[in-house]
Amino acid sequence: MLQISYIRDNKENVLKGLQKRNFKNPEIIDELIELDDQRKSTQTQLNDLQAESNRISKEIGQLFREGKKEEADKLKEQVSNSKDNMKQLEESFGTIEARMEELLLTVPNIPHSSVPAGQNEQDNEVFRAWDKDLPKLYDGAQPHWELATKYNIFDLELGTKITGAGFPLYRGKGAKLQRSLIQFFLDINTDAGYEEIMPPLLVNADTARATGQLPDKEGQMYHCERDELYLIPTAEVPVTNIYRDVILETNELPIKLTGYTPCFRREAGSYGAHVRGLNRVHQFDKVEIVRFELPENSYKALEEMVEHVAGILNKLELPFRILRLCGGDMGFTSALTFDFEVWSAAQERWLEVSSVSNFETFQSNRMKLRYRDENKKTQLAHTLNGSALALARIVAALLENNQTPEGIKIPEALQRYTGFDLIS
RNA sequence: GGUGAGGUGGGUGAGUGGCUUAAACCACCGGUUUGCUAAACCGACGUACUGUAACAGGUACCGCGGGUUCGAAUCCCGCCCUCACCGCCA
Repeated sequence: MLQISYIRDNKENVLKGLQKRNFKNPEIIDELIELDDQRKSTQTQLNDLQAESNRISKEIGQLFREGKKEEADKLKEQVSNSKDNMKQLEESFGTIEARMEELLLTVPNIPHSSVPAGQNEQDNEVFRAWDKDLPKLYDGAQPHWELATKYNIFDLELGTKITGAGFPLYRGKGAKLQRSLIQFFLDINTDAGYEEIMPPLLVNADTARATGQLPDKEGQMYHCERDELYLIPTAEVPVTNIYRDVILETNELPIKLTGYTPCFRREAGSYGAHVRGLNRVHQFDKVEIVRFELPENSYKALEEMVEHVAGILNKLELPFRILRLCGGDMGFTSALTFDFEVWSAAQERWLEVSSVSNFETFQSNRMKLRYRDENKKTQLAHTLNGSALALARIVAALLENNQTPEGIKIPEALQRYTGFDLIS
């Protein structure tokens, strides 16, 4: 959520940024500023009345102590009269604030200056292309969902039986491969200075709101109505919320966290060839990295995170490219996002496996995550996160790209985790 | 799930309707003193909004939300959470 003060001070910039995102209702910026004017004048009036009534109330107390009951009663009447007025002002103040909140929630983050204009994924900029050869498969190579059956490593139909479509069941070497990848990712992340977190997988509404899942993406989350809890769509939600309503000292920053969690996403309405196998599922495993930074350092941190993720993919020997998302394709809360896509050789398409973003103060404003600057004033910190990495599609690409007539080869870096070098 | 006790600033903790501007102590910060450290003393010490050129000033906030009252940390109602014991349980 943007701060109203930021919108006021940078109106032109905000409008330009929204245009880059193809934001459909730029007029609400003017409406917000107008509402803010009303809010201020209402508050000033209200505060004056409250101050007056506080003053008189104190006088009444004084008079009672002195036993001057009659004079006190007179003053009582005086205060009673202004009560209606105050009540009315309070009500309109509340209405104005609620309306502002409602509008502010619909305004997306302002894109960074490097974000290209564009409508959709077609317009994303290839930030780093894959400049080596793409793997060539032998005749008879298969997409991962067929390999799954051939080697009995995961079973979508069993998942469907137990739960429903999109809940894969991994078994044997497939299950071990999952566990190995998780451990491999966590080890790399902690070696790079990220503290490992194992958070709750269900969160309350306050938490979901702070990172922007509510109300923007309400339909995306599974919801336990009886207990009013949500299943997390990503570790970003519980991990980032560790610092909700916290004021940090400057020297506590940066904070680097990593966490493995299963992720649950309803992905309503997506069926078809594009989403076969592990390409899009309702439950998948992901290791996330999250950072809290001083504003002046956050873009350097973003670069570091991009290099970090690229390093992991290199270790797995997977062909990948990096995209800089255009204004139209970027997430609601992000100021700059790099997507990582790995090459899926049997499907002959790129699969998104990581998304690394700087949210600047968009999340921290909603979360009230602040730090004290050198003048002891509180400032919003910057938040960033990225997948390092999301498993299901990595697995899909690994299985497809590494298949040979003898079986599926495990990348060398992973072998000490799996304990085997071939799935056959 | 049942019963009971609680929730006050960074921490401990006082406060049963107005002399509270939330006491006191501790911690942190600034200063005085000092060769240095410590101690002692003095001062400042929350968040948000508002306001100002900047100060000043104003309002709200004592778990959260309502209510009573001229006036609520204090009284009333609802909810949340913590702790203890009981029940259930990996």
